[in-house]
Amino acid sequence: MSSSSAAPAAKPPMRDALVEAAFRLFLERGYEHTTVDDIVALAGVGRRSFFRYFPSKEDVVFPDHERCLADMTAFLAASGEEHEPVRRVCDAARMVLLMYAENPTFSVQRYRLTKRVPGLRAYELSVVWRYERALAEYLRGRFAGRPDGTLRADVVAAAVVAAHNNALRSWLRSDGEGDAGTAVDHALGFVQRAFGRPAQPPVRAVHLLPPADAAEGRPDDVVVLVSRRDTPVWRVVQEWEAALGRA
Amino acid sequence: MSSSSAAPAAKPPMRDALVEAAFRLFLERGYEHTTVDDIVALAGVGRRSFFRYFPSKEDVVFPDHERCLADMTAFLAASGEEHEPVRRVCDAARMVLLMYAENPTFSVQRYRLTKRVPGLRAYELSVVWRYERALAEYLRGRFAGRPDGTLRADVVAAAVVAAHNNALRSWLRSDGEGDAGTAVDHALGFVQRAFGRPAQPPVRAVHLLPPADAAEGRPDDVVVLVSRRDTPVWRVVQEWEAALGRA
DNA sequence: GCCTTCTGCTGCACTGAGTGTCACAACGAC
DNA sequence: GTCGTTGTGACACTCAGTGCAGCAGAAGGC
Repeated sequence: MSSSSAAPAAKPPMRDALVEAAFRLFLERGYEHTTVDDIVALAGVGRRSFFRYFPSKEDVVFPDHERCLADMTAFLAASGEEHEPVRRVCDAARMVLLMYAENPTFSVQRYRLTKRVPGLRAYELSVVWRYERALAEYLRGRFAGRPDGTLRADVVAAAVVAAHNNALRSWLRSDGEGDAGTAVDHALGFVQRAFGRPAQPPVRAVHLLPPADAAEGRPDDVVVLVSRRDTPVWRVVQEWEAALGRA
Repeated sequence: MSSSSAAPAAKPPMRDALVEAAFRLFLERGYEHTTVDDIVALAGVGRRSFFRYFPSKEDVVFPDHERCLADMTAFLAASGEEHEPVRRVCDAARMVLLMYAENPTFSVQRYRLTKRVPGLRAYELSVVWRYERALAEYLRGRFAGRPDGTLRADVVAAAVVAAHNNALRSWLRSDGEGDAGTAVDHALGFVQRAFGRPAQPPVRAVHLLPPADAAEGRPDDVVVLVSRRDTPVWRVVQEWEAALGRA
């Protein structure tokens, strides 16, 4: 499909042949009932060559994550101070989705495989963990100096990964139907709303009223306290107590 | 040390002997340079018995996680509707800390081991993942019906685990000095403030500003706090601090 | 043309984790 | 005593992963 002329990177076809042969056998007789010898026999190459391209049998299932992780790391490293940190890691997470969306049928097949085989699930966890660490390291740098900088960085990174995977998996479960991008945007928006409070927020939260209780009834139950921002806390408490009539 | 009389559960000492022998060798010559044959030779048992007690070589490094996971699952299963969900999973996460704190020196040794050996790191990830899934499954049940129920469940579970591990690891890095409980409470408090808004929150709105005339003044200077009358004072202070971005 | 060197591939032997199977000993029930 | 059960050990086997040596072919100097 792509242009075959003027390709700058002449990638070894053996690697692709191994992936091809491996997935054919995995889908046919299962991952655990396929040996590396079976794969290399089908691909017509030597057994030693397999481990030249893939450090382990699991790696052949995730042939493109190494590149994607490198891309994400480069993306984050190239970020400047002008980017809002949480938004930035959300954008970085979207790169993973793009990789999955590049080849939907392959991604769906791999998803079914990893769902069934415990060993592959474990391997996938270590892959996801490396993405999460990349996000967390970036955030740690951006949150350096804040009171709970590393804590916030780790939690936000974990939340972003969880949200991304939630949307990604539901897309994979639906066999790649529907728009994955929209689902991931929605999920990441959820995280951004939870954590994306800027350091010095120009505009704050939206006002919510108790929906049910207030409707049916007694406005006396609601207290509204207006104060200047720089009011000390003890004054706020004092005013609060006074408003309740507790003096 | 413990009472030897009237012990209801007569646990096989062989399991403990294997853990003992394994860690002695792991610390002496490293995890990867210790074979299962070495372990069983030191413990004076047959090789086959090792795999009777531990499904894999990695399992001997985490001998008590299976029990802890079962305890956590039971704890969550026994939870009623009266418990606030996010608080409940935070309490569940604290059970893991308790297990680590039961035997600090062992936990610190294991931490150093898992930090160095990639294979053990990967295995630990799969253990942590099972905890996270237990929390997420519970939250999915509690959030069922909410618009983004499963998304919120997954994200909160990931955030709780990340916060817990952040505090736990910094405690382990300090060789088990200091109070781990306080650190974990602080970390989990961070997550609870981010997500713990209950379904019928005692404090509804936090911080807002006049929408129209915001342009001319400095809206940030004014804080409006709306709350139910019966809200405890400490919650008000908490929300006040949070609204000011002091977390 | 020939000869080097380097690179990528193959075959082979080896280690070590994990499994299936059978045999054997200790134990309690009857 | 004989049964069945349970825990244990010994052996053989599969298969992932590694180290090493050899070999073909391409690139380059002469």
